[in-house]
Amino acid sequence: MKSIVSRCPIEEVMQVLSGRWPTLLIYYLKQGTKRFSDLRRDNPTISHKMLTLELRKLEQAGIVERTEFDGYPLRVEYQLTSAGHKLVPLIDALGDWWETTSPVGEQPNTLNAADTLNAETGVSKDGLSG
Amino acid sequence: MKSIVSRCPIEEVMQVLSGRWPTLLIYYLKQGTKRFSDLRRDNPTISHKMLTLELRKLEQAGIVERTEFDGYPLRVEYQLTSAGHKLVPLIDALGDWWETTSPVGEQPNTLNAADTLNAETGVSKDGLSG
DNA sequence: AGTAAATTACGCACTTTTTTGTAACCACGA
DNA sequence: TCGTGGTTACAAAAAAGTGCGTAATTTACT
Repeated sequence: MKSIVSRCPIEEVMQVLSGRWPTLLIYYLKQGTKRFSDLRRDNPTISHKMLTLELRKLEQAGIVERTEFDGYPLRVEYQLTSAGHKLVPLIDALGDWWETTSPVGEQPNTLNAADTLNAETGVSKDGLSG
Repeated sequence: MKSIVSRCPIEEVMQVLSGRWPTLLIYYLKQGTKRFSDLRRDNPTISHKMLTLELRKLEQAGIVERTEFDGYPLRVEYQLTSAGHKLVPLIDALGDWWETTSPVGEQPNTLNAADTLNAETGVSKDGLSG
């Protein structure tokens, strides 16, 4: 497992939160305690392996707590730590920024990706602005 | 170029901010206008390909503005948009959370190492120790 | 004076590295 | 045999690194 080496706190958080899953998992975990299989149901496209990997990472970052119960079949529960809970509003703020402030996030409907494709065909936007 | 398709604002921002470079570039750009070569100097380990790619992504996300000047050698300047500037405190908040709230971020490595040995709960620092 | 080289910000093709997916296996009791 | 949560080995895919080419002008050298 890769260790965090960077001295810059922003670089370090991003090392944990980067990628598709961390924020999604946090999102689902803020609803309460979840089991491994719950999280897979919440997000059907994550692979078995990825889920364990991401949960481990979140655990090591002190965002998620893992509780293992004796008995069979094996039962494991995941929940946000208090630090993890404090992280939630910060992530929400990013989502909010995207929706309300970012010019990309506000796009009303499906024409988001399509026109950027046209725009990159060679016509620079520099000439238009002014 | 991959388009953003997800409906979830958090997923979408993370698609833009994920990885090593986006937040770093934003960090340097908040200091003011930078040229391509400035950003390479600021961060010597990024390859020219990555830098262009990441700048494009930031541009498409409306975080960074690219200005091309005529003349030779070619001159291009990058700066944060107003939306980009509004993003800065949110990213800083994450870094702050890491330092002050996350149990991993506040590793007191400047103190005597003997103390931290006892304080170690379950979080492994493997790789960090010389 | 003539030619070569450097300059800046890339694009493109190719290679290497990293990440992720897939599938099989483990433990055990119902 | 199924189900749970997890590990491992191997394969596929994605991301990133490398090096070359490009533009028009200046500088460097002969």
